Amino acid sequence: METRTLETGERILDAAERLFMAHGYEGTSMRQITGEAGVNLAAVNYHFGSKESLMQEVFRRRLDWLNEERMRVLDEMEREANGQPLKPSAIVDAFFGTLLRMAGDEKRGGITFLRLLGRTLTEPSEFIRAFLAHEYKTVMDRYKEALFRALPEVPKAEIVWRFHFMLGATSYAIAGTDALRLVTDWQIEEEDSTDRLDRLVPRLMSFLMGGLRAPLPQY
Amino acid sequence: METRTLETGERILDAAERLFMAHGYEGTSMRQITGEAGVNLAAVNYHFGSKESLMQEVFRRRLDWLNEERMRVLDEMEREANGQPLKPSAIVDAFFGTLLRMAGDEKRGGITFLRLLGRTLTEPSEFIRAFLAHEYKTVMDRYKEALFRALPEVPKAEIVWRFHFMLGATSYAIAGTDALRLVTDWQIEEEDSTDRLDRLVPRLMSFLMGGLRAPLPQY
DNA sequence: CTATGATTTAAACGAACGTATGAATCATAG
DNA sequence: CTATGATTCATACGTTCGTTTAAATCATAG
Repeated sequence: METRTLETGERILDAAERLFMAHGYEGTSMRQITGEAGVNLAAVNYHFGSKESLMQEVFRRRLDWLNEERMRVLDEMEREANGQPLKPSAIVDAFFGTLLRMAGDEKRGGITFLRLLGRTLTEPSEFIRAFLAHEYKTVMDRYKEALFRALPEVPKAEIVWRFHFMLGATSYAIAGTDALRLVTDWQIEEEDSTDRLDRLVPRLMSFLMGGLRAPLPQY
Repeated sequence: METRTLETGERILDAAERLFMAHGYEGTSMRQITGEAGVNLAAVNYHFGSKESLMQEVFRRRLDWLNEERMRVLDEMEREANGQPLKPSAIVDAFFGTLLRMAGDEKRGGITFLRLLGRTLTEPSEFIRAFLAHEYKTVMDRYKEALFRALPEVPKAEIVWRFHFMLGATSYAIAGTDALRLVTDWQIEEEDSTDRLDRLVPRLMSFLMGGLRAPLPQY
């Protein structure tokens, strides 16, 4: 008898996370998932009810922690600021930096979940978008408010747009670590993959802050 | 007998473009496509051979023009510059601005194709990525070289990363015009949809240039 | 007109899909 | 030990998938 260190449910979630990341939701079958997890085909429906519920649980397992952490960091920063507006760079780091630093934390899903998240934000499935919207709403509103206060001279609509652009740049930074290598055909010879991740955070952060602080467009 | 203004092949391409945009490649069936196009189920395999070939043709129809236009604009700018390096903003506008201005050109696919492209760049399907890589390689190399020359003081690796970030921001700007509205839950009350598109180009361009010119990160 | 090749059509193919079922097996409490 | 509920198992259900086939229809040249 083999030593089964992980519960069936966890094994399924891990396999589903990796396969959804690699092939998308529609492109991944229940038989692939249960095959990779080493469990019976019926196990998904027994433990999660359906494929849709499984997908939601894959996200909830990671997003609950991430968004609580984002809230916790923002709470602490605002407490220390004593009512003063926060620095924009601190807000951006709390939101995007917290996300990116998940990539180094293997027990929180690591790079696999981040890639899944990055590509899911542009995916079409209605129920996934609705689920993410609900899951994200509270934390998103808090961060938008913080940015409004931190940048009082910038029109709110402009801030929302730039927040959106930042999401896109970050999503690509994660999801495209290998996806867009084909398209861009770059070689970054001098760095191994762990090095690349460590340097990605400051690199991306510089870019995001540059974009956020850019002169307003004149129409 | 009805007046059929469009050929069968064109009708299929139009339907496939819209449906792939709305539901993704795996999420769209041949029966949906032929149903919306008002043609027989077998027509796709007769005219295009397979679903994969159809997808490639959907992209080729638009990308051929786009990338030729990008080349043409860059050629003309370099001719006028007489060997001098180009302005980074001119290069960025030639690459991303040309793309965005497709959105207003309905006979080039308009906003539908741009959304499809934006979401496909983060999609997983192996054959699509390989196809896009081949389709994009030449124009990508030309623009990278132009940026290297325009920004001689910036390390090439940094330029490539920032080009990548710019792609992500642009992709989200397009694909997420309604996709991420759920997540961000914004209201931009003062603008209708045509207005929004007109203002998107300068808005995004400001953001991209701010990110591209941002101070280099110190490690 | 007739002949010929291109196109469209209805129907079917085998394969893969998500899900459901009932029996077998397991863990645990009494 | 036995009893009970949780879990795993092999198997099958009904649908839908992309693709193929052969006959029907169309367009056009001689």
